[in-house]
Amino acid sequence: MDLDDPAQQLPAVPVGGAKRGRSDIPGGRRKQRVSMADVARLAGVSSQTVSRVANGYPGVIGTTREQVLAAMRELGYRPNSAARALRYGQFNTIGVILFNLASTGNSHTVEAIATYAATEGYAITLIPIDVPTQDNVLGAFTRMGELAVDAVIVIMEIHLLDAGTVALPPGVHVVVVDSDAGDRYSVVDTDQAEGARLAVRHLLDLGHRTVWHVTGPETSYASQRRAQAWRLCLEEAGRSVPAPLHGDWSAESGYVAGLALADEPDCTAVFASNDQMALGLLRAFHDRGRSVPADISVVGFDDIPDAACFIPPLTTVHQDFAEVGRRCVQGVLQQIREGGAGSPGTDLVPTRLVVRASTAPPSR
Amino acid sequence: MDLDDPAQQLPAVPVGGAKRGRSDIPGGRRKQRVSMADVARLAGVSSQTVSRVANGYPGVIGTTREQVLAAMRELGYRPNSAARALRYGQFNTIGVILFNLASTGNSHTVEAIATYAATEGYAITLIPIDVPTQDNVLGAFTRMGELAVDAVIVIMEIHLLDAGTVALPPGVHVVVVDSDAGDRYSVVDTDQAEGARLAVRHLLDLGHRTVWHVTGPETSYASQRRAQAWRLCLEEAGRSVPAPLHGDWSAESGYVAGLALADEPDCTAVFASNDQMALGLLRAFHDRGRSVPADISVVGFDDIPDAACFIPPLTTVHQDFAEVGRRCVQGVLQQIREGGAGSPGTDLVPTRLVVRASTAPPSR
DNA sequence: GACGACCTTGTTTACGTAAACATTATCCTT
DNA sequence: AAGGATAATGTTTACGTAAACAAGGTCGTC
Repeated sequence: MDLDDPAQQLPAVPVGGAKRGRSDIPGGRRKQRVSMADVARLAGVSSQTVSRVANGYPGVIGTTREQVLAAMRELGYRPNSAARALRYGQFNTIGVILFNLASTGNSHTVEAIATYAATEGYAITLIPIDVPTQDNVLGAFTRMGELAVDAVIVIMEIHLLDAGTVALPPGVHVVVVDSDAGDRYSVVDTDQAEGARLAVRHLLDLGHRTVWHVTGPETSYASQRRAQAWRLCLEEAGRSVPAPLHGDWSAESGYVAGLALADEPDCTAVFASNDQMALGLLRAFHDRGRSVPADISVVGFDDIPDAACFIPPLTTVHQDFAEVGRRCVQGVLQQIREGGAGSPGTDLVPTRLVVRASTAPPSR
Repeated sequence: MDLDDPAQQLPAVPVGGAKRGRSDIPGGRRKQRVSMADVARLAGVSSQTVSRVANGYPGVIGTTREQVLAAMRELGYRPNSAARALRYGQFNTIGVILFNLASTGNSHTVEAIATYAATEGYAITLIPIDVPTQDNVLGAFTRMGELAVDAVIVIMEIHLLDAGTVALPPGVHVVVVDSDAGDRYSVVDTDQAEGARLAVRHLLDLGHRTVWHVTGPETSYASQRRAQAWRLCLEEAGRSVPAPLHGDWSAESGYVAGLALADEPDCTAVFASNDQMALGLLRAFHDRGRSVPADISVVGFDDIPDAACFIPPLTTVHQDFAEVGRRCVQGVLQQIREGGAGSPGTDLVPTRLVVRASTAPPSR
């Protein structure tokens, strides 16, 4: 209790000056964080005892514990996680690097990650990359390295990573989503190929001679995988493979593709690489007077909630974003707990086909 | 900070064997962290000199600086933000509490917040609340208090907060989005009332006798404001006010509302409280053979990217989510820098009407 | 040539927490 | 009742960083 060391005298005027312009605002001296030492002083115990109470250790007698708790309440004590992190060397925080939060899939995945991480006692730190240049990606990793995170989940078109010049800092636990870097990192992803196969097979089974395809942006690994599976599936069935049309995920690009497809007399079935582009297709076909599904069948990918209210309601491939998020968190937590890097490999989350009203047998 | 940050050059580290290497210390914890002391030892200087180099302070002679930088590179030094935070008393992190990340508006807002915060050197820590009970909200604030965040942005239906039992911990810088707590907190929000007025006036100006309305969930403040403004606008124009229909933001609920409205012979114009529900309306009217906009005009709210590809393309109220996010960050940063609590008040971000093809003069 | 101004680098210290170790109080056993 | 085991609490220290202060060195000026 003889805390008459110089530290005790600081509360009066905390080194007025320096750069940070805080300090004596009449309204609040609250910027002074309450530390364990403050609680200890009020409770008449050592700060170590406060620590024990705070962490629920046994070996603190009831009366003492009560005093400490009372002092905590009175002062409004909150543990300082910076000090805690410094002490323990970990932060209970997972960093998430991603390119585009506003996209349907990513926001769902992030939400699932955040929710599941929360149940495990981890918080999420978000670092967005506005433009996916190598510099920006590198900068994000640098920031993550400096930031207090125990692990990193990367959600993005990962070609940049694969280029080799951009590597994750060694010693950082990492799980990657939407990537083919499975040979080097632990990867979690929707089973894009299976999903695309489901879509194509569904259309072929309905009797369509072949299936046209509208891709996502070339830089997208997911788009590539879907396109690849589409092609393979057609080839396996011995069907002709029409030249794919290229979109950029937006409904607008789907509309443009749709206008082109509407002029193809042979085209009776289209598989769009996501639901937004499928929406564009529907509008284009509507504008050109081609009826869906009577004249042309359309299948999307993602199963966004709106898809059920498209005109007509869209047949699409359902992605389980929540499961992807969960497995990401599980993956990094396992790495953290085991202390090693994640074993490379790809963990595929299954998809399922949701049949609605945009598909039907061809009319001839 | 410095663009010539040595840390950026380190990725050349051989990753090859890293993954097998686990922790080479048997049973020991991974503690690989390179500290300033390590760098100092290698460079043959004091750790303070390393600190000066790392922070770009002047007063370090060229040769010494070079030695230090070389040592940093060799060891792969990264500053430890926990220690930094402990030292400075701040983390350069903004906490974001939100209820539903996957909703269109929120994900855009969060992305804008994260992006803008990044340019200011702040990272974002996300705490989602899966079910908005008072307990969960309180828990989130507690977690935030323990996490070392410098400020908090709250994005949610904020009625719970207003209930009084849930209050933000005093002394935390906070900005609230989508709330009417402007008398107590600093609030940033889209100008819901103006947006709704734009929508209603547009329809009245086209010649519609009155405008029907599909609301969002009752718990949503934004929905309430839009409904309120809709009602007021009609009353001011001396028009009759039809009973509003209640949705829950989902396209499905809009569809249900649309089926009901399709049977109202007087109904020639509908204002939906968001674009998703407007989509549901479009489908319902299509299913019932009521042509949009010939028979019924529809206006939405949000201007999601897909709205331009609805059938027909949707007239809607554009929200500037990026601006909302920017002002949130500006608000908390100002509080952090000035050290005070934010001045209560509401900062409204303007909207604008985007006229597309879902509105037209009434046919009779 | 001596003194001081200035420039560069080193040393001490504090930030808040908690493990490791040290000390005192308490109770049980023989 | 002495001895020792055990329980309760206190003291020291380290975590990584950087401000404050101290010390050594260089140079210019008179």
